[in-house]
Amino acid sequence: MKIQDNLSNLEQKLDTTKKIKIYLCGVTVYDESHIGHARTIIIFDVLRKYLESKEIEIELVQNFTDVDDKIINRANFEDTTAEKISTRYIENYYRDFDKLNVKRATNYPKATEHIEDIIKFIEKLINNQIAYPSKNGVYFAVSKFPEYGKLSKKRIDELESGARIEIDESKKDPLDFAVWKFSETEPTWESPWGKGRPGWHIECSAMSVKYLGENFDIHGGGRDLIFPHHENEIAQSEACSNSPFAKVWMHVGMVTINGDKMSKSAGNTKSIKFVLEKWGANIIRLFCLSGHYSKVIDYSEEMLKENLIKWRQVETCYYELVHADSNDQEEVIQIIEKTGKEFDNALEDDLNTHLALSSFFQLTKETNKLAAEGKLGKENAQLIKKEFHRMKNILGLHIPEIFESEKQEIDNLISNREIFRKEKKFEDADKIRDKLNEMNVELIDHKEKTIWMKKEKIKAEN
RNA sequence: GGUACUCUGGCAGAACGGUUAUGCGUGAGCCUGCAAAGCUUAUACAAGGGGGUUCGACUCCCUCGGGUACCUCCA
Repeated sequence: MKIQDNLSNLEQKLDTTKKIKIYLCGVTVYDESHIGHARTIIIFDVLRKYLESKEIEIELVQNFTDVDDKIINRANFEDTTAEKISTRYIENYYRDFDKLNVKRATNYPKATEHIEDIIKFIEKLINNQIAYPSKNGVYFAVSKFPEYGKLSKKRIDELESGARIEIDESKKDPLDFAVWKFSETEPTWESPWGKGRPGWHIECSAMSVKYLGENFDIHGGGRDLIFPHHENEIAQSEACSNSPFAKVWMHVGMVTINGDKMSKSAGNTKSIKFVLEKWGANIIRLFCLSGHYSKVIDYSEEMLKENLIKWRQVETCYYELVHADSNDQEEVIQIIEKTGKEFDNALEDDLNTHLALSSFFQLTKETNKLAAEGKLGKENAQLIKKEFHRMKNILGLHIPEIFESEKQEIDNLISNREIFRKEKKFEDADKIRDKLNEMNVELIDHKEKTIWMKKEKIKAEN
């Protein structure tokens, strides 16, 4: 599998002969997660599910930043503690992402639970004479790390000439950034240099090395983290270990909304909670996978609606497969192999999810076509189903289970309707259809039989 | 201002130095008691502008222009 590495700007082959270790920068837990967070995490979820489907072992570590000025501000605003804020939003994170059908990471380390590791990390940096204590905290000396700027392709001299960098007299150089901030107000921890809390970037350096070692396979996050967050992580980690940090840097593009940036200040964020209620997990996932991960995607009602239509086709396909019972008349192996291979090739090539989706839709279309012609037999359906499920699971799509009791009721109603139809009592027949619709069950009348599908309930259709 | 990414048909969005992407939409039709869903078929002869390399460029190079992100917290 090839992944475009943003550090070298080259495609790098993943070594899939051994376990793949991934560190993903997660969220700062001070508010609801939004659709932008969802995209990044869903992309890595698909990467992971694909590799795991090939029986490659994955270790995915994703942090929660639970100490940060924004959390503290929020706590002050609500007159509560930072811990309560972060606990609340971590719970909400799990609530949202479980619903989005994201497989839980191997580990979700929190900054506040790794203060010891962070302090040890800073001690090393000081020993290596690349960090220094000062009046307001401990700072990383950017000038001592000559490769600073290699990820974001920035030049130190250009950054220094930039007027927007805050002047802090206690820094030796305006570019230096805090690895430890002195503070008397909670949350604080004791350190050899004074009471305070860790700087933003240091937790990821300390926790990634703890769980994944000094160099691991993939480091990921949103595009907006390239600078300064990931640039600073590289500086800290490599200055500490004197060896290369992550092998591949993978960044997920932003989600805009009707062409504009999604941001708290503009008040145009769409929380996952909101979008889940309106559209459901499958449509969000299809939407997030609809473009290449490195590019911007634009959130709009039209795009979500388009993905809803696609999702209905997938559901139809699934139920056609479930209900298939005619005789096998067609050779289906070829189409299964073709779409399956194209699907894999697309993902192998820098996780081209849009192209993979094309293959998946092609399989569903071929299946629906056979069904429409009454040529979908039981055995073929079994063969297709296997591939259908494989793709569906890698994409993380989910079709709700039908309970046996429910199934019986539906079948009974349908046979009653059939009787009415045969007797040309169409009003009675339509009443049954309406009743089934209320149960979110949609009927599909084929030439010889009626099949049904249970639709996912979403607000957008009301 | 700097850096990175990007600019493909009404919309979304790939691949590829020369061949139909695909999907949505739209038109027509099939199926149906009617719908819905599904299917069939038609439709877009597209590549931001201008140069260049080439037998040939959407694909490579240059340049101009638009967009997005980052340069301050951000997935």
